[in-house]
Amino acid sequence: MDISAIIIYNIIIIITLAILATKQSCGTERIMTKLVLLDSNSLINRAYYALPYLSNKAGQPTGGIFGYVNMLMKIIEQYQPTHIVAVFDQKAPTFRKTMYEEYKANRKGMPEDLAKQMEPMKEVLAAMNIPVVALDGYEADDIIGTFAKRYGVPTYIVTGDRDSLQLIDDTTTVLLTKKGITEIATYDEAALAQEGLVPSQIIDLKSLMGDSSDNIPGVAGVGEKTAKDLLSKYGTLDGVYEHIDEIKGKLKEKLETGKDMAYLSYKLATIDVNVPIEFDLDNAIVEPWGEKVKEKFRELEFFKLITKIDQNTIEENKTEDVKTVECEVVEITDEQGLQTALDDVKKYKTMALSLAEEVSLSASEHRAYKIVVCDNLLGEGLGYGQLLEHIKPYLEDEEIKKLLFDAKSVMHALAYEGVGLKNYDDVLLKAYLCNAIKNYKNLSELSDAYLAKKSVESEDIFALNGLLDEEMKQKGLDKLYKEIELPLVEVLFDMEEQGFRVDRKVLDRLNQKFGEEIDELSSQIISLAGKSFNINSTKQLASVLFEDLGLKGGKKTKTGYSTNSEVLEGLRNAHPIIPLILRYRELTKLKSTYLDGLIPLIDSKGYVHTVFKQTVTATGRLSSTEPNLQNIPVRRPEGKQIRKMYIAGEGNALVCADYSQIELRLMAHLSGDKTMIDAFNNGVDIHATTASQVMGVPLSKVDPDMRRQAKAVNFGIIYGISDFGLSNDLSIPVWKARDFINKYFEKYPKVKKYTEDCVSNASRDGYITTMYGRRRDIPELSASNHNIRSFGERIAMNMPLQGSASDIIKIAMLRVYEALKKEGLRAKLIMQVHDELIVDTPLNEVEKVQKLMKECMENVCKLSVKLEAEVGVGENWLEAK
DNA sequence: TCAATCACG
DNA sequence: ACGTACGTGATTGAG
Repeated sequence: MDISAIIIYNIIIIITLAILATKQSCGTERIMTKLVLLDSNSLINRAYYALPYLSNKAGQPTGGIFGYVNMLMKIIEQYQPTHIVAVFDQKAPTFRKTMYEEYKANRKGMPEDLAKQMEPMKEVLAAMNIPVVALDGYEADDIIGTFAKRYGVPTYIVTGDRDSLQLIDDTTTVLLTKKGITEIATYDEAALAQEGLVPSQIIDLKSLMGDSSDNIPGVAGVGEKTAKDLLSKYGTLDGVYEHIDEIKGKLKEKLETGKDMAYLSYKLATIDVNVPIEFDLDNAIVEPWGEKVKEKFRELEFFKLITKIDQNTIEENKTEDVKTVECEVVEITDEQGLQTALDDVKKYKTMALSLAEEVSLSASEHRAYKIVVCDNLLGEGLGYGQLLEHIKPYLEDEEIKKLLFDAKSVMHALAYEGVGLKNYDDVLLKAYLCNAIKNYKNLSELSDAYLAKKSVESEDIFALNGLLDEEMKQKGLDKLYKEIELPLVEVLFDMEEQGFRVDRKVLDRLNQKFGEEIDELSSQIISLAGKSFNINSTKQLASVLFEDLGLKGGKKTKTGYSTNSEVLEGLRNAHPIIPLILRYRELTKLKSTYLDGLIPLIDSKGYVHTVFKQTVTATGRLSSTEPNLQNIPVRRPEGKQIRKMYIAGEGNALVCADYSQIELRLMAHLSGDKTMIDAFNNGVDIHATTASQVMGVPLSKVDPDMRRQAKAVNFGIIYGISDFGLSNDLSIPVWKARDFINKYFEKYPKVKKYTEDCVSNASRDGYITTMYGRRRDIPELSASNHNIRSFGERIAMNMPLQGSASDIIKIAMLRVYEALKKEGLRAKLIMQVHDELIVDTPLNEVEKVQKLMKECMENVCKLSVKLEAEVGVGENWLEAK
């Protein structure tokens, strides 16, 4: 083959490919019409009966509309129609309706609560730009049939009525709602054939068996089975009567008597596909739902559906943004390049910055500067220090807004180089407030979720920031962000940087002491067991206890026998090895986690610097890591020793203040229960009071065990009470726990009401909020699994308490931080443990700080019960508490 | 990486 | 009939 031949050959291939490509693109770009016809009366009717009674605050019943809209959203999601028409029956009498009245009187009028929903339903559809079609003298069925046959486009009829199955053909599919409205069965010719029928036979079938819901009489005494049998033999109604002589006995009689009825039914069941109605299909083109729809939903209080629309919008935006925003990426390797970037920043007064794997900076979403950072002097690019030196004035400039992901960690990175940070926004924090149950670990995860792209260029932060601002506004979170969470970043940063001083001597002494005892215990355990094994391995331990030693262990299982302390405690007296194991467990836990684990985290000055996570918990609490200083032991004597290691700074004391019963107080306030409010305002022992109330004895007769039980009930209330949970905790029968709960709710009726309201509101909305508007979605509430749903209910009861308490202590932290600063004190806030704050305080400031903390904490907000904070001072954490 | 355990509020 | 208390993080062993 010579060269020209090769060229020609290649040209041919290219041309062929080009033609194929053109065809391909034509094929995919031509929009396939997909028409959805909604049998609206049928659907809203089904929805009305399928759902419990729903109404909005104004008393407008909404159940039917809710079900209809829900189903519509499902259809849109699943079938992505290009056109939708909502068809309604018209009130005016029709030929078929007149006949109804003649032959069947059992048609109940539409219930008033349903009738009241028809107009609003049409308004909702109008807001969705879905045309509402109805015609005097015709039923929805007829119009639907006419449209289905007229346009010849792929058509989906959505209905709860089997009547419409007769309309099925090669372009028409029927989506039949089942079991209320939650499920949809798809019927096409094949699906119908499975039932042994062709579409036209639906009419024959109905004329024989009738349909009480549609008031079609049929032949008396002929049901579905007989009717199907007949049709399988004779094909049609006419066929049946043509061969009437072949039929014997009672059935023949019935058919003969019912012949008129059968033919009348045939007319009734036949859908008119030639309705004289003008309709331009272009009017039915699907349009995205806008603010109008949301407004309607707000009116009807379909908050869950608003969230759903927003999520869909966000998803749509994903692809749009990827396509529409064009971004130029400029690589920066020297100071001159950096200067052009900073000129941009100066111009836009904004700077998005990402310090992840790559350093990326942008001033608008149209241009990102990727900065090549070199870690040695020889490499090409800017040095890290050199870079920050140049950016520093902009980072510290109050006038320039910095857009960041995880501002606190950026702040640490900058502080390390002596650079400050002013005027920043944090997209991670915003994303957390919008969706507290998600955990975005880095910028690419977040941009993947919102923008459907994984690149981590800083310009993405602009788009994210915009979307999140909008979402926060819609979810009412802007104030929480601006006034609590964002300002808290600096406070937490400062606490982390400050650190908590550790007494190394105490640590080493304890480590030695625990180590010696552990050694002794382990050798005793091994000798009692009669063989060497790893006591830390639950698997091996279980086998030693329950097989070798033959202890009656079957108590608990999951992936084997449980050996947790609850089980072991129950076996304490069963074998001398058990108490040793319990002691071993206790000491190894303390040693490995709180002593050995701590050592590598202590800095050169003897301080540990925890990292507070502001965006991980679902309730709004902080969490603490590396080390976790929020779970330092305190309950048992050995643990208390560990607490002694945490000490005040040189020449300082620790001032510690904790809220007393904040969650129960919030329950009293939020529920408005008089008895509980009074109890708190009279300053009584709340657990003892509860014991006296629930057990019906005078306060003076409450013994410690009764108090203990009442305390457990109070905790149960906070956690979202369940009889099983309480019975487990108190080791009492479920019925007794049930009885406690009932008594409790009798004495605190508003608490009962409140918990119920939490659950019903959350079920309605799909989320629940705290006093300050913090929000937690509870998808568990719509689970079909009972356990999961119950879990959702407990979350709904717990979140307003735990979450509001978190809001309150966060505000207290801001106030304490500000007050210390304003008073010019050297004392520093260093710790928060959910309801407790610790300030490392120079001795001469102790008194002031005590007062200041109590003031700040108790006056966060005015509730119907007093917020009380108990303050203590000491040179170590144990003493101060 | 997951399950079990246990430390805290 | 179902089978769990709410919220975290660190360590360990096992797959």
